[in-house]
Amino acid sequence: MTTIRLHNTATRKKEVFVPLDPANVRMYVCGPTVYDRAHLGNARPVVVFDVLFRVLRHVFGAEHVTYVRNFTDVDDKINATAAATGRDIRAITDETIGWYHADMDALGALRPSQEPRATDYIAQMIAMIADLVARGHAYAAEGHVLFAVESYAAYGALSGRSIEDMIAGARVEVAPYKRNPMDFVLWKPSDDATPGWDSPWGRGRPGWHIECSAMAQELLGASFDIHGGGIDLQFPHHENEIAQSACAHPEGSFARFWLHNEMLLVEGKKMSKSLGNFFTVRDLLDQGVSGEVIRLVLLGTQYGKPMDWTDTRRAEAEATLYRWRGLVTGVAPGADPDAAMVAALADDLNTPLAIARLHEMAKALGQGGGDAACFVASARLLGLLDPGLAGDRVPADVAARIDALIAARMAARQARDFAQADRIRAILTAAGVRVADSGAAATWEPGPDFDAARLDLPA
RNA sequence: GGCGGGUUGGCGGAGAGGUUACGCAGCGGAUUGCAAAUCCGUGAAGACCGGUUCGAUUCCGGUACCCGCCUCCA
Repeated sequence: MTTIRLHNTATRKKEVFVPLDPANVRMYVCGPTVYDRAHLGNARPVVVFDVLFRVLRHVFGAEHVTYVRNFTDVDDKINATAAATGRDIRAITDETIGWYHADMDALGALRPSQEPRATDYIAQMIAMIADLVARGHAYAAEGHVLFAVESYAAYGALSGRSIEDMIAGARVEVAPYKRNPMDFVLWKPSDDATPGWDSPWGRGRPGWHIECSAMAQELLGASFDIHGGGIDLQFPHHENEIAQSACAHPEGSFARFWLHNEMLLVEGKKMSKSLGNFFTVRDLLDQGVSGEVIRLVLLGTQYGKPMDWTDTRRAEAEATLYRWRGLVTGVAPGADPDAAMVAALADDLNTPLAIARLHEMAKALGQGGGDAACFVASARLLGLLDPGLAGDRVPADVAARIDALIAARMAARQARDFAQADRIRAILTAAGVRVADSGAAATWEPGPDFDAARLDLPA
């Protein structure tokens, strides 16, 4: 069996991954707060952990892996959006979840095994909070319930900082009812205009971190294998999750492996909501950048390193996929992916090395050798060269018109009327259609700047 | 200030204490009505200063610079 090694943030080391139960490998990844379109930075963990999901399925069997990714549909940002627009909260979150699915599907990400919504687990959150209070790890104060960080000796272990260090940073919310400035909210009161649920502490709503602890416990148990997310969640989100879960379920180990992807940069700066330097996955798709291209670019950097999105890389990925698809038209995937590529992925998801291996295989194919079926199977393990990702960006009637122009041009070429052939090419090129001659045949595909409207220019 | 990550050829980006990464771009060639694609060949690196070693880009220490977290964030 393939040996998987993963860099565990909790130990800061690369460790051999041995699941608690090989018949049920369990992974939890923090999903989106659903109040807006996913930006490209949000897409990185989705694609990264999708690859891990695929690798785990490959190694342990598809039916032996459970992947949970939550939707946070209770949050003050959502409340703010609702208040600002007058729209119903459920309508906002339902719509946003629909967008999220559509956009992540376009990136070729498999749907997780389960996608729980926080609002369906309020009862479990309240139960966990009550349990933490009973165990002396949390206390109620002025309608709030707070987690007492000093009650958990290992607090700060994940992010490598002590409570004293954190307080020295001193940018925590000052609240008189906190016993320690680092204590964080498990439950907070809601006024009449704010969504709330009845609880032993009055009508209120959960704090940010408790949902993941409650849902992971409910769906994966007190001990599971992998917890993933962006490195910016390491503190405080994951630190707090650990504190809650470890104290509520001391019998369990919570997540054994913590995996964190580094940030996505734009012009060298982190893409983030607060900086406002973000664009959405939908923006790119609407510009004609296929989800598969986005995916290949995202996988071009190992997940543990920051990656810069650039237009150059987008163009390179486009050219690469064009060539690869041309090599394997009509080829069905073989039974097994390339061993060297699997080894690269098993070594802490070294996707750049895996892609390099694909390049080598493609080169062999271009030279007339190689194993096309194995190449396709290998690419599929990365979620690439999937028929569903090819993208039909050209409506059938437009495609028919292009086909007619291609045929007319072919006729002109065969009549050696090259002036006419070039005129037709110019029309197609102007509309962003790439035309490629190969002997007696010609193929075409929409380029990134494809615009059907310009096909109507006079010949 | 505390904690963490990084610095590889023109660009992107890996592995390995000693032997070609890989891709893009460039250059030379093949092919081509034109163009694209494709194929062949090819130059180019390891921030800086020390140390360990027969030998370091790879290990250790220091310096500089960059980035992230400590506040909603993937």
